[in-house]
Amino acid sequence: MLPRPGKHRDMKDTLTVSARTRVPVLLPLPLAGAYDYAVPASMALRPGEFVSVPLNQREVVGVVWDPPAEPEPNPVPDRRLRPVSAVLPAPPMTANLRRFIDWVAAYTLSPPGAVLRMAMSMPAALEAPTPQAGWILAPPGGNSRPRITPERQRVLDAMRPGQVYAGAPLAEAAKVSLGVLRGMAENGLIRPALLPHRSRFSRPDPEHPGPALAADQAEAGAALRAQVTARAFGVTLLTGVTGSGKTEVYLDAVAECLRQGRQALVLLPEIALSAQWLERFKARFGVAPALWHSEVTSRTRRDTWRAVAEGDAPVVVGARSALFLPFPDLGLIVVDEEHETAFKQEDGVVYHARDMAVVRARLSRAACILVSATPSLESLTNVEMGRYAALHLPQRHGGATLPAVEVIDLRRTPPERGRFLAPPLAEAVTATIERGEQAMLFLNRRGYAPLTLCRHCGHRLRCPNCTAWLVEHRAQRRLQCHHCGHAEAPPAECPECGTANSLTAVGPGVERVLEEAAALWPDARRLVMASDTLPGPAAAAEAARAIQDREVDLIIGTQIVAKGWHFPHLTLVGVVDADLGLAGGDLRAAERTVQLLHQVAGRAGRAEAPGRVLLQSFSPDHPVMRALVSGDLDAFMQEEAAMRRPGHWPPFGRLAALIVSSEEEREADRTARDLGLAAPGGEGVQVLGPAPAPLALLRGRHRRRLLLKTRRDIAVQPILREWLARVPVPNHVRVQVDVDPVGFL
DNA sequence: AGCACGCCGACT
DNA sequence: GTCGGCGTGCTC
Repeated sequence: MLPRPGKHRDMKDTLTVSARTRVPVLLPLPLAGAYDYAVPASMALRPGEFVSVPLNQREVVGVVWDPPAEPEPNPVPDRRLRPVSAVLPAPPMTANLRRFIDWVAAYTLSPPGAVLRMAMSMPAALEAPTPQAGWILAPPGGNSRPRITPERQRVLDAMRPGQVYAGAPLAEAAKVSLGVLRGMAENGLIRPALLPHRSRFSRPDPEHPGPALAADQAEAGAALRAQVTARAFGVTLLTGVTGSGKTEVYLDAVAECLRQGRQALVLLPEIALSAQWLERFKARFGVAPALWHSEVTSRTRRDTWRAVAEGDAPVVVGARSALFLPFPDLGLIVVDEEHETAFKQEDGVVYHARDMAVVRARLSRAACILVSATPSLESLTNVEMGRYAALHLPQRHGGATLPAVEVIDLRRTPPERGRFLAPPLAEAVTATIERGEQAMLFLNRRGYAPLTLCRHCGHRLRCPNCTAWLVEHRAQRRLQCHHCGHAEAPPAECPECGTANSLTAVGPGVERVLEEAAALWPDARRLVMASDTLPGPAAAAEAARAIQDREVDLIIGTQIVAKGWHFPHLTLVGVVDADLGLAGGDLRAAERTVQLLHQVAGRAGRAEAPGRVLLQSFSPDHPVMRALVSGDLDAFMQEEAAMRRPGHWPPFGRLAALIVSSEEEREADRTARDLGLAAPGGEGVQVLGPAPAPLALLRGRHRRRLLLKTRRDIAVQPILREWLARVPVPNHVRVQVDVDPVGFL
C-alpha cells in the first residue's frame, strides 16, 4: 500500500530538514534548560529571535537559543514537538547578551530561564509598537476613482505626499471628523502608517560644555578615554576621596563612548540614584539619561527597553537589573560605589552586579570602570594582581579639605542614663548650630528602639517568624520586624508575665535620637532621613533641596544619607554608634563599617568651611576607628588583606554558601546534616558547617548554612554541582546556593 | 512560573 | 450529592 501523500511529506520533512525544523527556545521560567520546538515551514528563525510558543495550556514568550554544543542525550522525539506559534516583532536578542545569560546561569548555578527572566522584565516591549498610529497619502493610480467630497478634499489638501500624520491633529486641521479619515482609508485614498517614532530619549551631547576639569581629573579622564577608544575589554579601578571629582572623570569616559557611537551603562546602587546625581549628568551632557530601576513604571520600562534595543538610548543609568538590558553595542560600563553591598542581589538569581558587569563588559568587548572612594578588597586585590588598571584622584577640589575625625570614648564620657548623645557630641552640635552651620547625626537604625524588654521578667519581644527582635516605631505606634514585614500594636502588658506598663525601650533608633535632639535643641529645625520617612525619590529630592537651601539645622539619618548627596553647609557629622556594624562574625564587618562611616564622614565640610566628624565608640582602639581617625584606609585594607590571606578567605580564596531551609526544623537539620556528610574534600577544598544560619528563622523557615571554601585556583561550580547531585532534597526543603556570598544572609 | 489533576470539607 | 480548598507535578 502506498503511503498517504500527507504522511509521506511528514516523513520527508522529518528526515531531511529535521536539523532545521527544531529549535531550542529558552523560556523565562526556572526550567533546567531550553525546550525544543518545531519550526513551521513558513518561518525563518535565528537564535535571538523572540517567539511565542505553546507550553502546557498557555502561550509563553521565549527566545530562540543557540543549538547545544553537543547533542542532548535523549531529546524529545520530533513527533512530540509543538510548533512555534509566532515570531514577535522585536529586535532579536544579541549573541553577547545570550552568552551573558548563559554565563551568569552557570556561574550562579541558576536555571538559565531564571536569568533570562531578568532580561525580559518588560513584556509589552515585545509587541509591535502600536500599529496604525497615523495616516499617509496613498500613491495615486488606484483602479477606482473614489468620490471626493469637500471634506475629503480638505483632508487631501492638508496632507503632503510621503508624510505621516497623526489622526486627531489631521482631522482637526481639515475640520472633519475621524470617521472621514476611516472612510478615506476604506476607499484607498489614504493608508495607515506608522508615525516616525519620536524618541523620548534625547541624545546626550559629548561636546556639551560641561564643568572644567582640574589637572588631575583631566589626566585620569584621558586615561579612561584611551581605554574606551581601544574598543577592547579592560577594567580600571577609579578611586579618590569624596569631592575629588570622580563622577566628572568617568562622565568624560561616557562622552568618549558616545563619540565612538557606542552605548554606555552607568550602574549605581539604588539609593545613590539621586536627583543630585542626575543634575550632574545634565550639567555635563545637557540632557537627562535614560533611567532603569525597580520604580520605573511599565510604560517607561517598555519604551526604555525598546530604545536600548534599537540604539536610541545611548546612555542608561540604572540599578543592577540594567545589566540585562539589550544593548546592541555596549562600549562602556561604569559601576559607581563599586564597594556597595547593594549590588549583590540576594533573592531569585543570586548575583553580584559589580562582578557581572565585568563579565558583560568582557563579552561586549567594552571598557569597565569601577569607581569608589572606599574600594572593596576584591577590587584592590585585582589591581594588585595586575588584572585591573588603577587611577587615583588624590585631592578634593573647590578648596575643601578632608574633615577631622575624632573618637568620643563612651566609656570615659558616657551619655546620661537613657540618653545616647555623649556630652562632647552634644556640645559640638550646639556650637555648630549656633554658628549657623548644619549638623548631622548618623545612626544606621530605623525606628525608635531596636529592642523592647519587660523590666519585670526580662522577656524580649520577638518576631514570630524570624530570629529577630521587634523594632518599635513609636510614630506609627507599631512594633515591626525588619526582616519579614510582621507588624503588631505595642502590647499594654508583658505577653509573658502579664505585668502592666513593664515594657521598656532599649537602645536607640533614629526616632529616639530625634526625641533627644528635640529636648536638647528645641529651636533647631530638625529633619529625619530614613527609608521609611522618605517614601520615594521625590521626597528625598525635596529633603535634599531643603537642606541645601538651609531650611534645616540638624539632619538625623540612616544610611540613606551616606551616598550621593552634596550638603554644602554641613560641617559636623556625629556617628551615634560607630560600633554598630562590627558585631556578629561577618567576614567583611570591619571593611563594611570603614566604608560606610568613611562615606558618612565625607558629607562634612565639602565647601569652604572645614568639617568635623565625631565617632561615638566603646572601643576607640579598634582598627576600624583608628583607620577612620588617621584617614589611612590603604593601611587598613592591607591589614584586612593580611588577615584574610593565610586562611584563603576571599578574595584570596573562593566561597560558596548553601542555605538549607524548611518550615520544619527537623527537615532542615536532616538535609543540612546529609549535605555535611556528603561534603566534598581534598586539597584546597574545605566545607564548614552545617550550622544555624545567622538568621536561624526567617519568614517562618528554619535555616541552616554550610560554607564551601576553596583555593582561588579551584572553581566552586563543578564541586557544588556534584555535591548537590549526590544529596536528595526532600519536598518543602529548599537549598539555596550563593556563590561569593557577601554579608551573613 | 502557571495551570492541571487530585483528593477531602461546607454548601444549594 | 456538588463546589472548591491548595498540595504536587509537568511543561519541548
